[in-house]
Amino acid sequence: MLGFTKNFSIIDTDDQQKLVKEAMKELDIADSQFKPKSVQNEISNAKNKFIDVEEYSLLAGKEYFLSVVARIYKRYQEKLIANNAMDFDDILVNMVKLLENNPDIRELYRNKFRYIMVDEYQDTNMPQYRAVMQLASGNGNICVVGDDDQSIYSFRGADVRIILKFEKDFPGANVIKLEENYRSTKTILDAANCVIANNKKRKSKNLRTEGDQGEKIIVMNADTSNGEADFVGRTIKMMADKGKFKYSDCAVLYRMNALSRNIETTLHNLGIPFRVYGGMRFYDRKEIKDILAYLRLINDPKDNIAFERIINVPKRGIGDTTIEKIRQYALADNISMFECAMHAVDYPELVRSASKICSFTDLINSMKDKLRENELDFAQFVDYVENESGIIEEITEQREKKGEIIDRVENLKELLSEAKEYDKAHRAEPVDMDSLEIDDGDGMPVEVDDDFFFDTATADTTEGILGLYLENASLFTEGDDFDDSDDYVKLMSIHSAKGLEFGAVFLIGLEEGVFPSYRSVQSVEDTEEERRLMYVAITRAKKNLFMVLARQRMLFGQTNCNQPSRFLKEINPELLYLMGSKRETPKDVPQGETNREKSKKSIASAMKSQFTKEKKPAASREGQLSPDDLIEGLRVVHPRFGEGVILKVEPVGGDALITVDFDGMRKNMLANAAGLKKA
DNA sequence: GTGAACACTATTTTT
DNA sequence: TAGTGTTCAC
Repeated sequence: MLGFTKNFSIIDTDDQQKLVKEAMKELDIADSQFKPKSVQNEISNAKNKFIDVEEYSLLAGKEYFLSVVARIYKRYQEKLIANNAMDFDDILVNMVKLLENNPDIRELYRNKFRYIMVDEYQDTNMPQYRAVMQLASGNGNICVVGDDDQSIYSFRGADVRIILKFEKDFPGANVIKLEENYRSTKTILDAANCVIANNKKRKSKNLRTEGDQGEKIIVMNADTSNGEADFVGRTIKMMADKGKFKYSDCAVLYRMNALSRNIETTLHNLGIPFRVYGGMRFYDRKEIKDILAYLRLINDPKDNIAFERIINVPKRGIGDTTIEKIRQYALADNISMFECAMHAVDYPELVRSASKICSFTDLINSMKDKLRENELDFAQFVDYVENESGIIEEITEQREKKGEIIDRVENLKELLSEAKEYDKAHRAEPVDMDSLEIDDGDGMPVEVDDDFFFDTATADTTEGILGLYLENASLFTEGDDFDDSDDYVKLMSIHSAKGLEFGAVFLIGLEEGVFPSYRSVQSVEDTEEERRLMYVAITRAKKNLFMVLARQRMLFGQTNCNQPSRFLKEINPELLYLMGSKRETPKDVPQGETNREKSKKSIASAMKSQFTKEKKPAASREGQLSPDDLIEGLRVVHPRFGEGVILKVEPVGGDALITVDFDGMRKNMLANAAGLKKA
């Protein structure tokens, strides 16, 4: 119906790009002129708008770029079919096609899912929307939850208008506004409201809470990105030591994954346990993808993508030219590359490397035999593949030779333990008759079992389990398994933090160009999306929020001095407690566009004037006063400012914010970092 | 076919 | 900066 067999594979963004590149090469299109990435983007956008190859080339007409993309799109799609593979967009689009074009299938699922609930509906894209419409328009038993202020996925096709027109799609829908918030303190909500109020395009709404006012939001203006990390690390440690928060209550959130590195190093040095979510995913790692490719090829010899990935991994002396020839022959004879490789001796141009090639196909075939013997459980089989393939050996050698820091063997072991669990969860008793029959009305009984819907499918052989595993492998993410039994700080992008909440949240990198990202400030729409992202970020915090920025930041190999994020200036200063170094006016600031933000001027200058000139705390901690010792009126000595009197003490996160008068000069500081001694 | 040395360049967010 | 692509000697 769609041109795929049941065991189609799902390719990830990496493989997708490889296919695009291949297609371009075959069509003799230089990738210097057309960047594979933008082509890939263009194709993805087209798919999300349900524009297929034919329609696309019609629409492209004579327009140069589009017509070239049209050719690549066509070839790319052919390659997908040849590989029996779908990309991420196809999974959704094809599902919709299936539902829209086949009344029997639609009925089947409508019967299956009588009541539909969609969460985060504001981040629905077109294919998802159409799928929902197909399933729900029968009986109208649908409930969606969403917040247009939290729409942050427009870059992948999410369309806020979908949630806004829900009432039109389902007339008579009952709309319930949920404006009372049970998560955050009043201060945090107020700050979030301040920010989001600056967006023009939104349904008006104001979060409120019956809860406490809570503590002020601490804004830390650090000198450098290292200072930023230092502040975050020390504050977390201090809060944990005081018992105010467990490590697992703390999260560090950032706009770009690249920002996590500094924090990781610092947390590591301070001995604070942490875990990074997102970024380079477990399943994106080379060694993991290699092993998965072995498994895929064993499972399905037609998987050319897997074949090409591993035919020379580890090195077998089979180079690009040989692979290219195999590809050509396979294409010409309409067989898979693996099949072609098996008969390498029959192809004149492959004879020379035939022995190498065949030792590879023999290896795969012997692995397949091993699998069929069914003597190993899934984990044992993966272990066998890891060793037999020679990948473990190669990695170990490389590690010794290059002195690599990351332990990639460790990752492979991790894969084993995952395989073990997968086996446990999906191994069936030999007989499994737990399926039900549904008559779809056309007299064709369709067999469906619950397992099919809920990933509880089971198999009684290791081969079967492998098949099940691979069906989902490209969709796995490690981020799902929040393990609250272990106590560690969580690091993740704001996008991944959506829907989660933490006692204490550190937002880092709050500078123009970082957040909002420099790519977004050109257009109003994008800037508003960044603002929604900030809104999401702020509202992740339950009790304490720390907003951190660095005057100087090393990013992408360059040191930049950026202005504080415009979003900071949008927050009522009364909600903030400012600390850190005063911003000097650097000569090398790229663009000062935000300086003259009209109405925000007073707030901005209020904020600036409160930045103190405090430097990093002195190393000596001897005789230092702890926050508990500090009381108003106490005379203290500061390492840099000398003698002063404490005017105000405000407990915050196990530490205390204090205001000290040094001979008429007032300074705000965090007690623990200030290094105060008794006068 | 391999690996080292060098040059180049693109830097958001994710299923 | 780091990851990728190119060139060259073996």
